[in-house]
Amino acid sequence: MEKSTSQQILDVAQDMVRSRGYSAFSYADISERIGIRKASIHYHFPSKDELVLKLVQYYREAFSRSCDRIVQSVASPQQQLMQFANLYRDGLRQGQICLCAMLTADFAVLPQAVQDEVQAFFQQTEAWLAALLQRGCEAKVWPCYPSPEVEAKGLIALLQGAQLLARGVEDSPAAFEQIVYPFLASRLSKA
Amino acid sequence: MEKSTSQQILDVAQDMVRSRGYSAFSYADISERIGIRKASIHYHFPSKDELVLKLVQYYREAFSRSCDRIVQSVASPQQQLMQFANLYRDGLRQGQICLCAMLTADFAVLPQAVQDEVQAFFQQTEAWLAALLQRGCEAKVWPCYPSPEVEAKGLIALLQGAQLLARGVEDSPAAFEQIVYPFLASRLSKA
DNA sequence: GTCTATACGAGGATAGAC
DNA sequence: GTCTATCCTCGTATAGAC
Repeated sequence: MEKSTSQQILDVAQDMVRSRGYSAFSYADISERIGIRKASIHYHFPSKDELVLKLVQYYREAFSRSCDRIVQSVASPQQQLMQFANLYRDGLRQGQICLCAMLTADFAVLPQAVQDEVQAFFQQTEAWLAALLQRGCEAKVWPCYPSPEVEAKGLIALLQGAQLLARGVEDSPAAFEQIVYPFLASRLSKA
Repeated sequence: MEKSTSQQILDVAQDMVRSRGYSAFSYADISERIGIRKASIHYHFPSKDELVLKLVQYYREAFSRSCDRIVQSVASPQQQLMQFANLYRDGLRQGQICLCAMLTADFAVLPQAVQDEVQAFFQQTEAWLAALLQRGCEAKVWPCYPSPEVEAKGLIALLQGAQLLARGVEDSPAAFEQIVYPFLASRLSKA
């Protein structure tokens, strides 16, 4: 079964926003990559703002499913935390930053609805990660810090900052690991 | 004494890139803000790329001077580290991200010369921070980690990620502190 | 659903007068 | 140094034929 045109548009658009940012991609870029005219894209997504809004909603759901898959596995909390970090690392293989991380840079020029959706993404991801940290604390696999929520925010900041920093280098995934793993280790080595 | 036009242009441009990013600011924006015609800006900076290149060079020097000021103070290593972190916090008062942090998001669309300058900024900043971490280790005010260089990269990633994350919130500087300070504390509390 | 054609403004840049 | 005038391209978006 073929992918629908609107799905192709979303895929290409996501790829472009995650590598270049919101302001630096256009309908013309998408049109070239999927072999369709600019005007046809407007049939599926009347305006760029609506396209990007759908993009973030779609991304949030997909990311959420990835997190669910991690939780539902039989892996230890340590392994789950590692898997979570590797979600970020793996995007780097194609120079892809977390969509919402990229959009925090473009935040000032985003329409309100997109800003809200980006904020919702972070709230959701922080809550998920805080819950994981809490489980690890209860299972005594790592120390209990005063606030899993704050801890989660910090880890997400680290992961996103590391993604952005690592892009300048030849082997980005390796650079990412070099930055992130020591930080994780210091929180996980008390197993 | 009045500020020169080219200095005004640089100031406004820096402000705009730090809040909106590379792709989302234009000569027209600058022209409006300083009350001059678009064409006149081209007299001082023939192309946008040259303007941004100067911008990053200028920023790197200014940031370097800020770091020197911290080093040359009589403050303890802990205080110096805090002052360094607060350089990032203070920009947030006007919604300003570190120029080079912002440009890592736009990295894929930057001209090579600007990419190189951004990389040089990080190399320089990492070296400076690694040296500070090393001094603190030698002075026994915090534990000696295997690699001050890697440690420095991680802290910079955290600071930049925290800057970007904090922007979505009402009180950004407070949100930044909430994320960053606990991480610093865990590395400084061994005083 | 996709096309052609087109409108309209924005963005970067240059020429030449003052 | 700054202006007006202008050029050209790109980006978003719409109308209407197929």
